[in-house]
Amino acid sequence: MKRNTRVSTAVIRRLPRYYRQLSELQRKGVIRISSSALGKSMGLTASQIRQDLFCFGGFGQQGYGYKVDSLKEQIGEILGINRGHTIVVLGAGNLGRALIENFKFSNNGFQLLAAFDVQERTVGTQIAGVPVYHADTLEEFLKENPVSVGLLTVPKSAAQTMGERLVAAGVHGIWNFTNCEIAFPGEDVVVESVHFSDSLLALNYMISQREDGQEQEDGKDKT
Amino acid sequence: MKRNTRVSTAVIRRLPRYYRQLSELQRKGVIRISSSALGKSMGLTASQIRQDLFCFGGFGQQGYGYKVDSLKEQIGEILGINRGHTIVVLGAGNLGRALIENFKFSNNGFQLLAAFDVQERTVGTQIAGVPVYHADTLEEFLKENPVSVGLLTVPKSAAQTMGERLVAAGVHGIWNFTNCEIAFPGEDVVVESVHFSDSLLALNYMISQREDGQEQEDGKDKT
DNA sequence: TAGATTGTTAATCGATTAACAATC
DNA sequence: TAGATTGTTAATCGATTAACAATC
Repeated sequence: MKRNTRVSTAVIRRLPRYYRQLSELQRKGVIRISSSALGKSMGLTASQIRQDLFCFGGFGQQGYGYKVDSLKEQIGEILGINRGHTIVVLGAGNLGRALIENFKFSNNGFQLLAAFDVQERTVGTQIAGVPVYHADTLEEFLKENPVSVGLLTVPKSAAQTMGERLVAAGVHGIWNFTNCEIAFPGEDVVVESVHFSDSLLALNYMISQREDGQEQEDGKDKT
Repeated sequence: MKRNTRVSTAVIRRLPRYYRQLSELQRKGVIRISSSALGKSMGLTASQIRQDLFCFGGFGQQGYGYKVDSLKEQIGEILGINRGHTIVVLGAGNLGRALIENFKFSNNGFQLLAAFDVQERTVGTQIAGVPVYHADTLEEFLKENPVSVGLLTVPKSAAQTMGERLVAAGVHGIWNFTNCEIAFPGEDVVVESVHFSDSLLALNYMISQREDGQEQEDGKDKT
């Protein structure tokens, strides 16, 4: 029944959206949902949803649809929610602090263990209960505590070096919030980047296109 | 020469990456680059780069390649860097504050005009030179100042309503940092979302896959 | 049972890659 | 000129959509 012959990145990127939408439905008390209803609510076709889920096995019941609770649970399982992953934050500046204080790491399957910084002012303190250690002690900490992912919110200039230190110490995932590309050729590590800049530029393109369309319409109106 | 017959989102998402890479090359003093060299540095094929640029016109010289400066400039133009767009921040909490203080809006073609919040403590203050007004005065402000994009860092519960107020007041772009889907059916507005959670879940999936592969290899070794 | 909806294969569509003439 | 590299069309590949038998 299970397929799983190399799941495409397009599918992987949709899994978290399914998970989010199913959580929302669960919250609303919805018990079952069909692929067509789920598709409509997410702007996807029923076919695509069934095809996506087909990558991992049969989660539904013919003639009935999908049970919201169990589908959510199973997608969570696929995503790795219950694997006991751990994470540390590198760079407790503005953004690092904001993420530590507001982002629900545990909702996404991660236990936040610690933060690291070089500022004398912040080292030794706690942010929302999370201890901030000096970056010099990173390797020491990683030796004692198995860490799955390092979250990079350090300055651009320190990103690559800090990443290399993490990878050298056995971290296999990097969540990169610095506005630069980092790479570790030959290393067995997954890099996932959040590029604010790319996102805003894409938005800039889209609203600019919209404006141009507007102009054309204006032109049409005048003739 | 110019094509531009509906540029696919795949291309649109690559444009900011080109722009970023070209800026980096410019910084390093590189004058010219071929599609194959640019491709290699970004993990794309030369074909893809030429095909992408072909959507917008001929920016290169045969037998020579592309001039870094002018290609960067032209991609910037396509993205809308020089259109005098403006932006306001809704929600001056931790994340909003971090973005106001650290994110270079002007590098992406936006002038940051103001922030809005409801906290008595922050209303009336400035963050990195940006005034914080009370959210009640949003409509008043938008009447006086043309705003292209509203950046949403409000709590999840306020996201949709705040978005609707922006759209009603004539804002055509929403940069959504809340962890929920917002939609404005029938409205002429572009929504670009940054979902931290989706990103971390995708990373979770990828490192979990890696671990499973590891296990299999371990198994193989033992037999 | 009849109706609904999935699981799964086949068809279509779109995006990426390859090829090569044009030309700097 | 010869060599290099683009612009652009054609071929391939992969992802989405359609179709429908299986079955709840």
